[in-house]
Amino acid sequence: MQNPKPPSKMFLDIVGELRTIIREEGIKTGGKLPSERELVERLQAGRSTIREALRSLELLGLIETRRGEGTFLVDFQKHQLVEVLAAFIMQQPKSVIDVRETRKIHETAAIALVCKDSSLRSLPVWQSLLTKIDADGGILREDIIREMIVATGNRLSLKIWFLLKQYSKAPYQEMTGSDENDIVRELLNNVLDGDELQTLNAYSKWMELVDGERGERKQ
Amino acid sequence: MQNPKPPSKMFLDIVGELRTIIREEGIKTGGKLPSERELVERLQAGRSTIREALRSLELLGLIETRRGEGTFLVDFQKHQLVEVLAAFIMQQPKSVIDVRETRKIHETAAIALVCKDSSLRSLPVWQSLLTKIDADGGILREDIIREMIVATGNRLSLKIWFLLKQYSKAPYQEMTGSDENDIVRELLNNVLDGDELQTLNAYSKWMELVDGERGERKQ
DNA sequence: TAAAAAGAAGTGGTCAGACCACTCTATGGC
DNA sequence: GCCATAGAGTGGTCTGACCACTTCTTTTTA
Repeated sequence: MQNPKPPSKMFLDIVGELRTIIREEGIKTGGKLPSERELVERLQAGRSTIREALRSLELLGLIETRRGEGTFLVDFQKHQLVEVLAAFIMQQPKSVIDVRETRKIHETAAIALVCKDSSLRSLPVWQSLLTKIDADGGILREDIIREMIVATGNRLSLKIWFLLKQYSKAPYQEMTGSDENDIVRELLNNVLDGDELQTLNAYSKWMELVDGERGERKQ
Repeated sequence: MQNPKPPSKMFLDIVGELRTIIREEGIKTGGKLPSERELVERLQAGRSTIREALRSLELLGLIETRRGEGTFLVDFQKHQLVEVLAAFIMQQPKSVIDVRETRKIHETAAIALVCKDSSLRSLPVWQSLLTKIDADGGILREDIIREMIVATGNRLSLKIWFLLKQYSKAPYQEMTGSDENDIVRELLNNVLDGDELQTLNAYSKWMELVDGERGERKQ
């Protein structure tokens, strides 16, 4: 007598049925889903219920809706899932530190991978960055790191890093100073040499400098 | 006169406003959100719109609704949402690799940090895990890694890892086999010794074994 | 008096219908 | 042929209604 009638969330069922429809009709990325009104008939549910399911999938970034046109299956890369999560997580006080640390996790992993892979570290972009520093007297901090992660080809990591960067206090949008340029040059040269240890070393020094400027003295 | 109202997506605004409410009213984990009808008045929107936003957050696992009671803020840990999500995402081929690689980034970083920090690697939990393997003849794969990330204290990384884990094909919910146990023991012993290099080595071997079982031969 | 039953209020779950705003297409006039 | 317009189709939003469930209060009953 517990609950033979568990009030199963109908909108969750709809989500499942939508998946079935997508599979059975072979709807590809960018393809069009049935209209809301058609789904109402096919799934025998009210339009609001259908919409609740669709809106959920939209927030997850799995579908995209365009007024006047329809609802479309979207590329997985764009999912703003992490965005929403980040926004909520950001409300916890302690998490500012976590964000910075997690950001560094992705940065470190990218740097290490680039150093390890000879085809990656021989990319012309590193030399270009060095030239740019000399020419402009500095460089945007995020440009360096971004190129590293882009080079790894891991778009999910890039996406996560991009989000974390926005929540970081570190002034990533600023130009590097003159002291900083020395470290950055060292870092890039180490990449060209394929010296993983020294590169990560330079990265650590760099981050200490950047974080230190802000007077952040946590742990 | 360009676009006084270009972007629709009011339900996304609602999501944002809900976040504000949660922050300003200091609603904690497990706490109750305003009722749907109250939100209708406060946010000046229709109930269906409010519900679309709430349903989205529910699918994300950020809130929980109980009929007759209300809507509650949920703990980050307990989201069962992702099964649906995974089913969708798994239909996209290339991203599977990114998900796995990104998951490993977080795992590697956690392992390295634990090895580096003497107060972390001397935690009693590692010995407990070893004992458990001998007693039960194996251990859940995810238990090992989770303990590692938990130990680092980075809850954001933990959260991301948790999500990625569920996207992964790797059978993390399974018990380790007997061959595997040797590697895991080696890994944990290396942690106790504080040998970062050897620990990461053991981790690599472990992952090769796990991925290999599944016949995944990508890149 | 205390326990049980009935009721009231509040909440989420669902549905139907009505508009609106937008996009696309076909129709018609020039 | 070209372009403007009307229509159909689609998502976006609101309103009101009803149901199912939980909780608390009130009333009835033993």
